[in-house]
Amino acid sequence: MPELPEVETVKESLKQHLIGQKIKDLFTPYPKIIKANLDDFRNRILNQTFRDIRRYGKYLLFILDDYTLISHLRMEGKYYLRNNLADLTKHEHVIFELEDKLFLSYHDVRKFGTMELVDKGEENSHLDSKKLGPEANDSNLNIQEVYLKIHKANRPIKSILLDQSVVTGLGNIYVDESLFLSKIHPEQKGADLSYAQIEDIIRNAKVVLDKAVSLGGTTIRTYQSTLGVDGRFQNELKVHTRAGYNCYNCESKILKIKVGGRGTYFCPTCQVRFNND
DNA sequence: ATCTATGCCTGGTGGC
DNA sequence: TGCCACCAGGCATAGA
Repeated sequence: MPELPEVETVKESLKQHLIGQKIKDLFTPYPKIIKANLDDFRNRILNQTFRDIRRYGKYLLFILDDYTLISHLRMEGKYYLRNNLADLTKHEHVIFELEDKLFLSYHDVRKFGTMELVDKGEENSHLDSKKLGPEANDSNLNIQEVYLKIHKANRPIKSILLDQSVVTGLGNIYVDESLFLSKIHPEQKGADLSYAQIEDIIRNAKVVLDKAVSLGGTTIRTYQSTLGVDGRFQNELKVHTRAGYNCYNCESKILKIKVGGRGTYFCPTCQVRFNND
């Protein structure tokens, strides 16, 4: 599932091809991806040119002349560039016709992804309305603020880190990896954690995210970045997807449990739950 | 105010 | 082989 490193990878590869391209037409075989009135969306986006592509957390921001297209890939959304409409496959739901027989196509088997169009300059306030926290790999992240949010919460640290209003950019893969590096049990309550432990978790989250970005993200299950390029971080995973295999730090076998409804991998020896009563 | 449950979706998998 | 129940899960929303 695309998390911060995967979305960053998509952004960078799309930038190579889209900047300066004008949207000549729009096809929507499955319009529910677009979270607004379709006619209005279409009327506004036609003849707009891609000027820049940015990212905040897991959101992609396509900066056009007068609008910003905000795209979330959710579970398995991906963008393809095609040279022929005849090449389209079953799950391509929104297709932008560009110039020179080039098409930008949004592919999403589960149809969970979303697109919204806002006036240019409104993207920040639009994202503000989603109450997103700071990016988990932001070197200027205010640790004190994050500490206060985590320390007052009486839910598992795994659930807190998946909550994008605390920090944004982490998903199921990188939360598991960050907690392993921090030697914290995923079910440990936020309120149990000290300032130093939370600082350590945030530091490790940045280490994991930065390395994943540098390797083009993680390819497991169905994720591939644009143009069918695989990421390489899956070779670096310490716990995620490794249920039943030996921990790299000790002899224990990695376990898989459910935390807050999410499949969660951890080492029962390295990540011991502590009692803080 | 916090936290949990549900719905959105389809392909893959395992049981029979 | 075919059928079917179940699972994967980010986020918005409803409910406790």
